[in-house]
Amino acid sequence: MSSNGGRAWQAMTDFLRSQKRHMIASIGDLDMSVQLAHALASIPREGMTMRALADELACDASNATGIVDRLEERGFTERRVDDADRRVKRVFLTGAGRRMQERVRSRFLEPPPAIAALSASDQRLLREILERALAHAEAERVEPGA
Amino acid sequence: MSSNGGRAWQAMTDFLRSQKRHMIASIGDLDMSVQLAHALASIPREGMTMRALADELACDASNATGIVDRLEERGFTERRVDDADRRVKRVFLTGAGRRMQERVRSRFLEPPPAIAALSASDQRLLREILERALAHAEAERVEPGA
DNA sequence: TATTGTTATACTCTATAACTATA
DNA sequence: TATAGTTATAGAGTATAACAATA
Repeated sequence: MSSNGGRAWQAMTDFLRSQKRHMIASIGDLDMSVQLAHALASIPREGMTMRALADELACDASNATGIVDRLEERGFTERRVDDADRRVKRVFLTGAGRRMQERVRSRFLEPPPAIAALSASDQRLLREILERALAHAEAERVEPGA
Repeated sequence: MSSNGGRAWQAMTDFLRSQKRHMIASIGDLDMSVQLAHALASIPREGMTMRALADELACDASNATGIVDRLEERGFTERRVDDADRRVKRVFLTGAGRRMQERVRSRFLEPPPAIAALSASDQRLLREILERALAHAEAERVEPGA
């Protein structure tokens, strides 16, 4: 028999795949792909370097270049060279970018019907357990060799 | 303040994104993309129509054509025209396809470290709650207008 | 007419390799 | 030499529209 952890993991990936339509529909009127919306949602108000964005999105640096190019085309971000290290470029949100980020983040908080249909205690437990799992994932990233 | 459901949903998508590297690594030696592996894992032993596969993957029929083309190139599937309705093609696993499907399915059951690090009761609860959510998602698909 | 599946086309997403500029 | 970022290139993944075959 499979472990609870393994089956929980499979159920999570299965569930996310079943919600593909919900995810696309939730931002459907914003003229953005899900990936672009996630990237936009990841950029902090203080800006971040291209390198940090690529790490955050777990993608190649050349991919991050293309993503930020598309955000820039839409007027949501701008790049500025770092004064201290002129190799580095930081990505900042424009005014339109900040407004779109707020809309995207609120859309990402809209739970699909299959989550809303869970009992109140299931919803609370699910949130608590997933936040613990997220904390473990975060800890791994900080100290990958521990 | 946001609802538990909304935060649970956001934690789930955040967690899945944090596990992108794990998902790619888990099937890294099988010479398949994650999407192709999921498609292969979805095909039952009795075969399924192209239309049913497109529905299962929540993608356009033309996309399903390309996916099955790539599975066929690798020798994992074959198409056969349905005798009863000659418009329909069913996709079947070959011997190699069945063997690869077993390998892929077992890889998908390997939980990432951040799940394995949860307590035994958290892992069990997570599995139980996600399976209930999956049941709700399944019910929606059967009766979308209820 | 409606449905199944494919083809033609185009755009996004993604990575590898080669390159520029800077450190 | 090493790092940050871009460009060139190529392939996978995706959808829309037009099409052929069949119902």
